[in-house]
Amino acid sequence: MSAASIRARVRAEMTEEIKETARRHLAAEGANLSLRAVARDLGMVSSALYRYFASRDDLLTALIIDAYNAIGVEVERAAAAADGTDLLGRWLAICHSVRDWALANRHEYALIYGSPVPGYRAPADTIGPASRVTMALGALLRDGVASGALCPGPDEELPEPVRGELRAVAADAFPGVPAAVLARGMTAWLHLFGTVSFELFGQFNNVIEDRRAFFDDQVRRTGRYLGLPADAGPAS
Amino acid sequence: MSAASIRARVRAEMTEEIKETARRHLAAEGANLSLRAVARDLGMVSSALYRYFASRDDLLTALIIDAYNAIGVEVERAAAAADGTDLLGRWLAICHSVRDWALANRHEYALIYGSPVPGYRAPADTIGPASRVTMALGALLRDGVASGALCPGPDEELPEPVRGELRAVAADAFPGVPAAVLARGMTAWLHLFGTVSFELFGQFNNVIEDRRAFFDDQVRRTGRYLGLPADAGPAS
DNA sequence: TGTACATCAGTGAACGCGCGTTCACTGATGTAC
DNA sequence: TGTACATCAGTGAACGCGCGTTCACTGATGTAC
Repeated sequence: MSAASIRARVRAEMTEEIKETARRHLAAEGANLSLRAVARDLGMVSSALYRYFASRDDLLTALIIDAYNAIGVEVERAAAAADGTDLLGRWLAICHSVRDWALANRHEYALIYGSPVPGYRAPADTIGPASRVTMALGALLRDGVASGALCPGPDEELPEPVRGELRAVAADAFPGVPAAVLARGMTAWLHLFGTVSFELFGQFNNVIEDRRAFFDDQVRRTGRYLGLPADAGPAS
Repeated sequence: MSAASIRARVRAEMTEEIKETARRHLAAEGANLSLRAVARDLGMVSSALYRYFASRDDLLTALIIDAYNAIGVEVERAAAAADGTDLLGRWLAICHSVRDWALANRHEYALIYGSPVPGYRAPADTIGPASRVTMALGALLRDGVASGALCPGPDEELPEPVRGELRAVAADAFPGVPAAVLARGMTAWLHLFGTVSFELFGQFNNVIEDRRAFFDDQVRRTGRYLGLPADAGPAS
């Protein structure tokens, strides 16, 4: 290995170490991420971080992209591991993988799905990674439609502006999925993230205790609402 | 009016003025609310605020309570204004009032339904105001059950830990509502807030443009899922 | 293989700013006799 | 009705701390001949 590539590798490792420390700080302080505190933790002087990130916002952006990719990988893995013919099981696996990742990485979840960080504007690089979870859901809808399990209700159910927009979205990202099925999918998708967010953000405190069981029941409901066959799901 | 009560009234007005200024700052800076900036805006010295609020957290708490009450009032008004026999219409009215209030008061919405403010722990006084919206939904479920529109699926659908917990919740806050109906209601409720949060927090950017129409379609879906009669809803 | 030079990570001081909270104080407004 | 006193809103200085970012620098590591 050439000397140059050793240097590159050390640099990459240091970059990773900075991000890991920043993630830990995110957990302690929420999105009020402090460059100086991160540097302190690493035993460096704060200005040294500028060798790796041009600004605090750049570091935040890197964390956001990493978070989208991390949850994306998790969801893709869960979807791939599910029995190909058991669409409800796949839906449940996707949902639980979102929740599990969110619980294990609460502050990264808040970073990407919570209230926007004040003063921070996400650059375009975040769009790709952000769509991985959506794509996994899209594949499920596609397979459901292809297998005939998801029968599209008549398109007429959708009022016009919505139908047109959903058709455009489907054409972009979910080829072959009728607008009405996509609308149903978005209901399930919004419910999924609403539930995870409410659990994480404390809205279930003193109301729901067995949150995993509650969540499982809830997403089984939306799975049935979607039209996925209700039997043969794996035990919760 | 006695001199003392004049003083009390001036004090109440000043307190209100501080909160209003703080709300404006919330809009500009998110939850990073700065006492000094609020004082500056009011032409006061920062220490003067301590005559009105014992600390920054106290001011935040007051804003949170106000926000819960404000959205609660809005939802109660919308529910009361709806035709008593048109349950789907009432559901839609409730949903739109949540969304309208959230859009008009984005940062107060984020304060109560978004990621928790780092370092802030909500005191118990927030619980009462926080439940007003839930209560409006509970009343809808109760009326639906009483009118026979919401027929409870057999309780057996619910796995045990969930059924027990929902029964306890129903006994507390939704008397007469079977656990299975409550579970369905929570699906709709979680979807509602998930949808509003995603719209506000930017997840619909470049995806959905006519957001009101999309929202209306979505909550009509959950209204139908709840079992509310689909006809006679007011035009969107 | 050895030397001159370029690259680059990390330092340390500084700039200019922000913050929440405390404290002794002034002066106006209210209260009691 | 007038006067002595108490209450209370708001001041201004200070404490002790934090922050992001820039800049000239040192010294080690790598590169080219």
